[in-house]
Amino acid sequence: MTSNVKEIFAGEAPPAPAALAAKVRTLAPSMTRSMQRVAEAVAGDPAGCAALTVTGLAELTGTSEATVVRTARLLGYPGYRDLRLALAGLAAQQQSGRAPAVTADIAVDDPIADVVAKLAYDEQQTLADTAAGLDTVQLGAAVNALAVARRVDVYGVGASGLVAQDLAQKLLRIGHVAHAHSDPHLAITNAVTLRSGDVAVSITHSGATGDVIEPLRVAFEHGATTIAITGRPDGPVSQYADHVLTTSIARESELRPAAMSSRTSQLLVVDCLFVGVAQRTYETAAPALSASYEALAHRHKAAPRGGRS
Amino acid sequence: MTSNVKEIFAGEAPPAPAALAAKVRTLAPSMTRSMQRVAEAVAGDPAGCAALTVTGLAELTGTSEATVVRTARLLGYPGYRDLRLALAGLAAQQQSGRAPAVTADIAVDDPIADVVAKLAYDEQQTLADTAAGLDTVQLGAAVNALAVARRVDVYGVGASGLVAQDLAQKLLRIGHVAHAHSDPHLAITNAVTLRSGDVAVSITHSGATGDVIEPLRVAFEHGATTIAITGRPDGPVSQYADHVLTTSIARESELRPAAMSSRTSQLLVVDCLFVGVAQRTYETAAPALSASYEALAHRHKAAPRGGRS
DNA sequence: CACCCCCCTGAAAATATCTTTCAAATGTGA
DNA sequence: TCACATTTGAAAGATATTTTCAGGGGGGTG
Repeated sequence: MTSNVKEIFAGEAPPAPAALAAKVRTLAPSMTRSMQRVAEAVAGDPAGCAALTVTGLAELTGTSEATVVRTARLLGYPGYRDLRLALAGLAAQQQSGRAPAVTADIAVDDPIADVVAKLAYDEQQTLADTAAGLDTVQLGAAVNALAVARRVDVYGVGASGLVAQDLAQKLLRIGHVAHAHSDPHLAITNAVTLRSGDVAVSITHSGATGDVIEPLRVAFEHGATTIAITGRPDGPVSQYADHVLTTSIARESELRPAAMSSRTSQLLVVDCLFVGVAQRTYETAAPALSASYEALAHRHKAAPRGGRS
Repeated sequence: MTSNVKEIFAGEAPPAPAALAAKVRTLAPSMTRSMQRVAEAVAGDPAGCAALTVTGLAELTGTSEATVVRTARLLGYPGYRDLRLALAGLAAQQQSGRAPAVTADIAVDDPIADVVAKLAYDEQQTLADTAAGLDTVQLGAAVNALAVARRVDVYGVGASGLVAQDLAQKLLRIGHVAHAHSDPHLAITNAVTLRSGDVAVSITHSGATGDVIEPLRVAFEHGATTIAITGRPDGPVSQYADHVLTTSIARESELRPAAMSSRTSQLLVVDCLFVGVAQRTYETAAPALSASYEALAHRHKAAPRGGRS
């Protein structure tokens, strides 16, 4: 079969409820130009588009009916009709629900208070989008694999490297054997020793970071269960992933690089994995959690005497 | 022309938004038997009916397509298509109306979907709290110090260590000299060489982590500007901090250690610092940002739209 | 630089869905 | 029981949606 994006997503995504804007951003990079135009129109004015027929939307975006239908499919709906229904629902929610939210970009001359507000808002949005777009089936499968893993390797470079460390740290804390690698060579060297029953996790925003794909491929080929945490589920990294967890892609700007929002999203996924694993291994995890807490307590000195110079 | 119900209402009612059930009750008496059946079905299960085609709904109610269309008209819509859209909107509203009630603690037997919702909600809450509680004056002062710093040292251990690395990474990226230390001894060794014009940042949730207080004290005593990012502004760490940035303290539980929410909070503060500094040093930061972006681009292989094995 | 291949794209055919028409069925009052 | 009005659904007609298919670029290769 000629594998293109369509097949990858076929059947896996249930119709998105309110996370449509997020889905558009996630999938936009893998869309063709004209499909992007359609997706943009849909995300920009759900209510308006819900009032249009296929032909109307095609004309509005300067494309054809076929393209509109293709876009609807890509977004996870069986056809345009269903996308339209979802759009109507979204519009109704926006109408009655919260304010549309002022999401201006951060400007160079924004006062510091605005920066705080905008960043906080954006990160909240990112969290909501991620939660909405996360495939709980994949997540559950990933948790199951991690819970029984003999050993876990986590790969991530750059900003994702910190997230990788975070995951490894958390798993270690509940008594699992986990290690984060940011050196690609060492990562591959280690991956070679993985086998069935082990788990490898790659974290990459772009889904195309060779440095974390290679180790995952090696792990995959050696029979380990592989997990990808990526913003581009259609990226190369998914080829070697048994389970793909999708992070949301926030609109980025010069003062807000992609690394910043992707990190928020990735961390939420990592937290979910951690809690899931902790639940499934509660018998051993609970004591381990308290034990590490106790051990650290003595490093926090008692409150000392007063003031500054 | 034979006057029947259709003409009476034609054009007078704008498409009902959410008052559909009411409209059904109002109009029911003037409906014929089969139309009542349709109206009943529609009012009883908007979501379910929205998923049906005219034919489907006709079969469900044991009537014909014509009757369904007539009912839609009576309710004030131009046709069944539009009734269906309104139904979808109504369903979505009802759906979102139900508060997910995610305020509860995470339990051991929570299904994975609940875990995702609760974690996302908690982190959003943490962000809101942090943004609300952040002292913008202190933040501004900290930003000013960082922006002109000759050199920046960041201290953090454990979970806060990752946040420290994140800050250092970001500052490096816009051309500042920054380094994160998680080894207390090396941190102190380095702190000794700091002087006026340099900045030291300590990150600690408890505000009482000796390992990061000591280096900060040394930096403080050597004349460097010191910043503390802590959840306990009254803790020992503040003694040696010129500027104290307060992170929020979320309710913690066994399955959700403090490290998890404090991290979210700390990262928001770090992001604010970063954006603030980037704003103030835009002339040099902007090129540096694009430069590091360009340099990384070639490490991302060309987008492959290929499928899985 | 020319070539080729692959994939995007929209026109038009095919299908599904919705709307209208119309005649049979049903009920109603004399 | 009959005449009449009303309701109802089958099927024809009109739209809307989906699929098919062939022409047109863009990018890589020799």
